[in-house]
Amino acid sequence: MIQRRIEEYIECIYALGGGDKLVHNSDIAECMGIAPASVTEMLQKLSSENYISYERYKGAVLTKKGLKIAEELQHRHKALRDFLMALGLDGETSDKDACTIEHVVTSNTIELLVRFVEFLNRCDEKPFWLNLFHDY
Amino acid sequence: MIQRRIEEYIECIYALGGGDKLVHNSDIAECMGIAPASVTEMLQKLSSENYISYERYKGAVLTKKGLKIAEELQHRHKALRDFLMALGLDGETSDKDACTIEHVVTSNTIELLVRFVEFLNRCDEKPFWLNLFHDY
DNA sequence: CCATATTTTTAGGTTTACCTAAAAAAGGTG
DNA sequence: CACCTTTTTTAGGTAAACCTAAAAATATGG
Repeated sequence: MIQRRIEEYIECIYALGGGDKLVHNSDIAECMGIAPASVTEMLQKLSSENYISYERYKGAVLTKKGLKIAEELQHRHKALRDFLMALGLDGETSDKDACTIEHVVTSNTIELLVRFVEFLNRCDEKPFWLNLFHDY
Repeated sequence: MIQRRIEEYIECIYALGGGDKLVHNSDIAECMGIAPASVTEMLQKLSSENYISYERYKGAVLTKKGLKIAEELQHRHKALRDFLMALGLDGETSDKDACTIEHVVTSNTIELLVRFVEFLNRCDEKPFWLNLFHDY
């Protein structure tokens, strides 16, 4: 089972462009709000588990394995965010909650929410019952 | 900020009846799948932070403070579970995901989902569009 | 009510993920 | 290119939450 913290590093590296170029330790450290020394240590771990390819003093790029996870997480994030926003939650909270939920929820639920949002988008112009709910 | 692990202990104690009677360490240990020695240690912590009242060699009962948290968690759990089930997820997965999400989501989102389920229940007998979705 | 069985606690140890401070490498400029 | 600055790494340390094994307290049955 893949750990939450590892997922968060992968996500952060991806967000900084690590899908196709070197990301510096200092940027990861700043992005995650931790000390650079801690990043070095974790990157060594991520590297040993083949999520990134890591060159000392240079930085990190996601491997195919890491990239796949990053994309899955992004998929989850977007699904959750779109869903919460469709229900009427503000963007900021939707984003924040998507960030935490994405690491703990089963794929079943994610796909259900994806289907739900998709379904909403296929409905007639403005799904009237959703308006009913928003006004409720 | 209250830690996730503490919430899980509170939840477990509550589930074992710790709202109004002593719960034994061994039961908590079994329920959480960890060693009794670890439970002792954590109960001392929970006690020092006033979530439980704890008597050595006897067991733990939730304090008012602990009970309030337990009830809030149960509210969250039920909200999430009802919501996922309303969307058509099976009971087991709904329960499992509710268990993880309840610790990480904002109150905003919880209340939104509560309102959504409430809204569904107020709709005409069978919210047709939900059936549409289920068949989608 | 005492001996045995069970439960709980203590002591000491591990892992994970963080920290600071200092050393080493890399990069930038006169 | 040599000096100075910045970045990265290493070394050593901490806190949280777990573990096992052994000691201490409690509970139970003859």
